[in-house]
Amino acid sequence: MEKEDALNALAALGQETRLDVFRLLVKAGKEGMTAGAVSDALNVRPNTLSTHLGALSRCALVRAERDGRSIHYIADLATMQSLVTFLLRDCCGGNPDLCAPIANLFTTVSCSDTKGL
Amino acid sequence: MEKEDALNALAALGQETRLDVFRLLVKAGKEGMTAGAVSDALNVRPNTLSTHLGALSRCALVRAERDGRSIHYIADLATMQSLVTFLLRDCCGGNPDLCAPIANLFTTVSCSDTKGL
DNA sequence: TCCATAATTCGAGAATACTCGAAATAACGA
DNA sequence: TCGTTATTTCGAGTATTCTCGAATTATGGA
Repeated sequence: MEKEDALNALAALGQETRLDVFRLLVKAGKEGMTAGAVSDALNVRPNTLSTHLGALSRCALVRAERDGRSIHYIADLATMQSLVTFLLRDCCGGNPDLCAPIANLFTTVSCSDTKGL
Repeated sequence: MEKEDALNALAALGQETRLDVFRLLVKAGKEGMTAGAVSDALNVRPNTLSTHLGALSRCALVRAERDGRSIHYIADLATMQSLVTFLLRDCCGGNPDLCAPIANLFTTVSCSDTKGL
């Protein structure tokens, strides 16, 4: 992940409604939730939520899948993991090899093997 | 870490200058850098930088240590790690035990054992 | 004490972001 | 085709954030 992508992702998550949306979708798992369901759950107006979902989509923290009239939004933990790796890059005295593999465990060992995200 | 703390930290890092500052301090290691050195390195005016350093300090991503006339700023990776843990909480279908211990490895195993952060 | 250096605080202007109501688009079923 | 539901786009108003010059505080040395 490049700096600009990380910056966009961090800015996206640094806003209360969007952080709530992302965490809700993380909990919802691979099925995700429709925009309407998120709107109801968080009590955010549909048009406002749509703006936020657009922001999360643009930086790939979330992806959209249309299903009939509804659109399911699903958290993309691979992006989350890239972000984490980026943030901890050079955290061990400029030797990223020490931290990066551990960051990979988030998805490769734990999450994807248990619930498939 | 609580949601509000995570939100503040994410908002702090979601701004280019502050992200640059934080990453620079991560690379600088436990010695940190003086405000002036950061100002020179990133080409940001001292008063503007001071505002950003204040923002990073307020959410504990950075801590300050005065040394004579200078003030050293040091990245606090423990906060970073708490943030990561918070973001990935419930990423394994509501079973945080699967992910949280792995998040802990960032500091307990890798970083603190090698350079003491 | 007086001066120089290091950093912060203050106040204001410009730019950006958030939210909303209204209108538009997309998909389904009768 | 028409109506209904789900979601997005548009435009504007309000609020927040960023940056800056100027002034202020803090420290150390002559």
